[in-house]
Amino acid sequence: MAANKKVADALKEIVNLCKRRGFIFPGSEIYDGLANTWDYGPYGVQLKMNIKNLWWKKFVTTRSDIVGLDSSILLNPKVWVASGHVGNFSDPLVDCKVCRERNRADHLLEAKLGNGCTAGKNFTEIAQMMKDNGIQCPKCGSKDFTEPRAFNLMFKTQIGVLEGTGNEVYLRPETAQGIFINFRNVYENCRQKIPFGVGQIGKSFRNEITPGNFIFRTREFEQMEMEFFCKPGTEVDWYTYWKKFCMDWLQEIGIKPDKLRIREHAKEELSHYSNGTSDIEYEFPFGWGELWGIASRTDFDLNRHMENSKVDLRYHDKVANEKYIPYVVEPALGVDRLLLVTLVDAYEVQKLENGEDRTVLHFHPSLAPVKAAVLPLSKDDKLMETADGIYRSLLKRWTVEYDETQSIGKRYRRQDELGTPFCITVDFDTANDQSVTVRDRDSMQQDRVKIAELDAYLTKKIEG
RNA sequence: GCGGGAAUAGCUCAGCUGGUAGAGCAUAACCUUGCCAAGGUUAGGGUCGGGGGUUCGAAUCUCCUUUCCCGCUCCA
Repeated sequence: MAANKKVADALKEIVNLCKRRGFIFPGSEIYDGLANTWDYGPYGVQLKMNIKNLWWKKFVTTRSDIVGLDSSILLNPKVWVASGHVGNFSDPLVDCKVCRERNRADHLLEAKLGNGCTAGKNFTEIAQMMKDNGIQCPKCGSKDFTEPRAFNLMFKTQIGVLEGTGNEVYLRPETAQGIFINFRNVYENCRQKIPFGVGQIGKSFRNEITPGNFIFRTREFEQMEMEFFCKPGTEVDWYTYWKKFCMDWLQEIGIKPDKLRIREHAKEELSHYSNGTSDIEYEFPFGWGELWGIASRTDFDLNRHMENSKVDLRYHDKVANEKYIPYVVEPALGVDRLLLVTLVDAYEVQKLENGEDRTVLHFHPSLAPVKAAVLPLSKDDKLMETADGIYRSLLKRWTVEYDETQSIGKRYRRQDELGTPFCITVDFDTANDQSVTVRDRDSMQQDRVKIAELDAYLTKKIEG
C-alpha cells in the first residue's frame, strides 16, 4: 500500500508540474473536465513537436529506404472488416448480475476449457457454453450472467449530417491500415523497391475500457508507425534490425538505458497476424509498461486486403521477375507515451546543501522545448538592451526565452523546471569582452562565450 | 462497471464543536538586488464542484448529484 501511494505521488508530482508550467492541462477543465483527456500547453506541444520531428528525421527523411505518408483517419469500413478489427475481434463481455463484475466470456471459458475453445463461436453459442460448463463469476462465484455483449474498441461515427441516415464509419484504431491500403500507390508511383518502409505520424482512437495513468493510455492518442516491407524469409533479420535500431534511438535522445528493456512475446501471446513481437518497455513510476511494439506482421494485412478488395497487392520484382506479397515488420510507437517517458526520465528533485529543493527536467537538448533563456543579470537598461538583441537574434533559429524579472537565481530555477538546457546571462563585462555566461542546466558549470559564437555553440551542444 | 479517495485562489493547503473565507507559493506593477528560488510596498484572483434539506444563519451537519484521482477487469 505504502509503495502504491509513493508511486502515485511520483506521477502526481509530474502531472502537477505539467499543469503548473504549461506542459499538459486536464481536458475540458472549465466544464468539470472529461476523464482521461489532456491538452498540451505551450511547452508540451513544443516538446511533442520536437519528439515527432526527431522521429520523422530518424525514420523517414534521413533514410533512403523509407518514405512518409499521411493517410486519412476516416477509412472505408471495409478496411476494418479486412483487417479483422470489425466482426471477429469484438470481445464478448458478460456482467455478473450479482456482484456486477465484468468479464470477457471467452477468457472465462478458456480458463476452464483451454485456449481456443471459443474460436469461431457466435455469442449465442458462447452463452450456451457458459451455462453448459457452469462457469462461475471469479469474484463472487455466481453463475448468473448477462448475455454476452459485443465490445468493440473502435469509435463509431457517421458520414452524412442527418442523424441515422448516414453511413457508419470508424475512427481509425491504428495508423497502420492507412499504410497498407496505400502500399500499391507508394510502390508503383514513388519508385520504391523492396525492401522499403512507409512511415506515418497521426492520431488514432480506441475506446479503451480502462484508460489512465496520465497520458500513458488515453482514448485519443498519436502514433508514429512505420511499416517496413521486405521479401518473405528476410523478415527475421529485419525484425532483429529494427529492434536494435529503435532501442538505439531511444538512447540517442537521452532515455536512461537501465530504465529500458525488451520483452519478447511468448507464442501464445502473439496477435493473430504476428509471427514475432517484442515490446520495448520502460520502467514508469507505476511499473514496467509498453512503450514501443515491434511486430513481425507477416503478409497478413496485405493478404487480407488483397482478398477483400480483389486488388492485386503483390510486389513485382522486375529483376528476379517474380511476384510476391511482401512481409511486414512494424515498429509502432505512441507519441504521448514517449512524451511521458521523456518527462518521467528527465524529472529530478535535487536536495541542495542549503536544504532547498531544485526541480529539474534533464531533457536531452534536442528534445527540450526551450533551448536557451537569455537573462540580463540585473534590470540595467544597457544589459536589457544587449540581452534583448541576443534574444531576437537567437529567436530566428531556436526556441528561446527572455526573462528580466526578479533575481537571477530565481530565473535559473524557473528554466530548470522547463528543462531549458542553457541559460545565457548578460552581465557588466559583456560590453567589454563581447561575451556572455552560458550556464549548463545539468553540470551548473559556466562557460564564457563570445556573442558572435553563440549560435555555433548552441548548434554544437544541441545537435551534437 | 466495481471498490476506495478527493473536490475551498493558478498551485499546496488551513478553516476547531455552524456566524456569509485565510496563509504560503505563484502572477502583475514599482523599489531594491550583481550569478543559483534574497527583501520591501501594492494589486488582481474564490458565488468554498452543483442541487435540495435542517437552521435566524451552512465551506462546516445531512441527503442527492456531478466530476476528478487511484486500484481492478480489458487492451489488435
